[in-house]
Amino acid sequence: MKIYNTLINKKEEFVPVENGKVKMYVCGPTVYNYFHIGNARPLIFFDVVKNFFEYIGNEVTLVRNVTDIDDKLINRSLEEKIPVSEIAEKYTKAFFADCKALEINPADHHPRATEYIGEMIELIKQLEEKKYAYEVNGDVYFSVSKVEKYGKLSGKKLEDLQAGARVEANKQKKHPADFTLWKRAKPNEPKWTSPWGDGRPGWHTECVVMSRKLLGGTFDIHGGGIDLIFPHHENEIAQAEATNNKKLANYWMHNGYLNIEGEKMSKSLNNFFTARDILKKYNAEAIRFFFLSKHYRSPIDFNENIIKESSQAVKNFYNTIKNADYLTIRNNELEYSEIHLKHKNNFTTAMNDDFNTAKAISVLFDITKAYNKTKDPAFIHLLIELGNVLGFFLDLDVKLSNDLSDISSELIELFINYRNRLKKEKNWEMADAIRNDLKKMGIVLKDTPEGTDWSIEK
RNA sequence: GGCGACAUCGCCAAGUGGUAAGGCAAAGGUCUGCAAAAUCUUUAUCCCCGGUUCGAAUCCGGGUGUCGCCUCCA
Repeated sequence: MKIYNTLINKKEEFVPVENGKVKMYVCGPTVYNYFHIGNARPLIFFDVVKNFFEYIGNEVTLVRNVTDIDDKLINRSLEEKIPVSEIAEKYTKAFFADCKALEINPADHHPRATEYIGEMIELIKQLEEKKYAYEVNGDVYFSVSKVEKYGKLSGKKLEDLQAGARVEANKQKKHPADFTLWKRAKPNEPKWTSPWGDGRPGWHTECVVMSRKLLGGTFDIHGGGIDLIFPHHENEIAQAEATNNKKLANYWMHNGYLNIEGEKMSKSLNNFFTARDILKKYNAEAIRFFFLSKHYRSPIDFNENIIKESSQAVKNFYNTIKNADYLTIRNNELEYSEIHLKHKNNFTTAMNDDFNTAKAISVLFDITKAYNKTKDPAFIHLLIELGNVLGFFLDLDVKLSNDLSDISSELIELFINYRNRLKKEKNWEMADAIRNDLKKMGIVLKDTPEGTDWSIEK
């Protein structure tokens, strides 16, 4: 298995710290708003990473933190005029609800920053003792100049950072790139007591503390969006290595950005979409297909057209699964023969190469085609098995059953019976009218040699 | 100013030295009252110029274009 490691900017063979176990930490949401469609990318991608590691026989521990104290929450609290703790509660709930709607598996741990304040203070104290941190008027900063290789993840040099056009005008700092470890509380802001006075921890400290606590000194994979490389992950490394002289993580994986019709998503451009907005129009699998059809490190462009195409592609998988009558063949004992194993191997080979999900999906299409040609149900089993690894075709019991009350089902059957009589009388006009009207309600009829099938489509 | 990524059919996209996967869309055939589904068939020499090589979309150099990071951000 090869993984592209941001630390060395190339692919390398993945070797876990402990054989058969994979420990990963992915930076989760700051709960100050509903998360947007761009945030969905790392959620979906690392969901697949975890699935695949498990599929090939590893025990995986995934940590996805929740940042529930931060300037952004404080600002939001002022806007919505409710306490910070309620903002956090509201959007944490929304986060989990939206993840569920997107069919993203929960992580193994969802630590919240506010539950680890004590440990963060301990870490900052350690940094202070080792002279990596200094306090000015109740604020504590990390001194980046003390770190020999500061910038090794992002490939930045301190000189270059200083030469940058936009330098923070904070005269308290010894170096412009020094970052906040502890921030003094202003009146009415949430606060915790510390050796430096009342305040709150800086964002970069929480991930170090929580990953260390839940995953140990050096864990396998640290993931997140490409924009977190600098300064967030760089600063995590600086703190972690300053305190225990161990690598924080061996592999750093970063997903590319999502753009909206070629432009960065932002509220000012009025092209800001929350995941829940998109979910109103398109289903979770269409969104998942959209993301996974492109390599995770590349930037991806979101627009109405492309999500429709994804939606259609997923629908075509379901056509095959429905035609195969999956729910009745699912428990059949079937063995894979050479041809099935060849497809399976193509799939794992693609995934083993730095999670080439686009290629893996193409294997799913190959299998679909093979089924349609041969009607061999083992292909359907394989399709579902591999699809599940990518997070497709989950909860088929629900998705494949026509979820209506019995009476409604009977009514539809009634319409179908009348329509069949009209068809016998060759009254095509009326027969088509019934089909069209039902379609408008989302009920789709399909005439087959065995009779008329119907299904609910969104 | 510094650092980096990307440019493949109408759209999306895989491919990292051996002669262009796949999806969506489109067109035509089979099937069908029609439609849907399925199935068969058709559609590119890889931004430009130069170089390395027996051989390059793939490596090197130079252009052009798009985007990102350097500030909170997935």
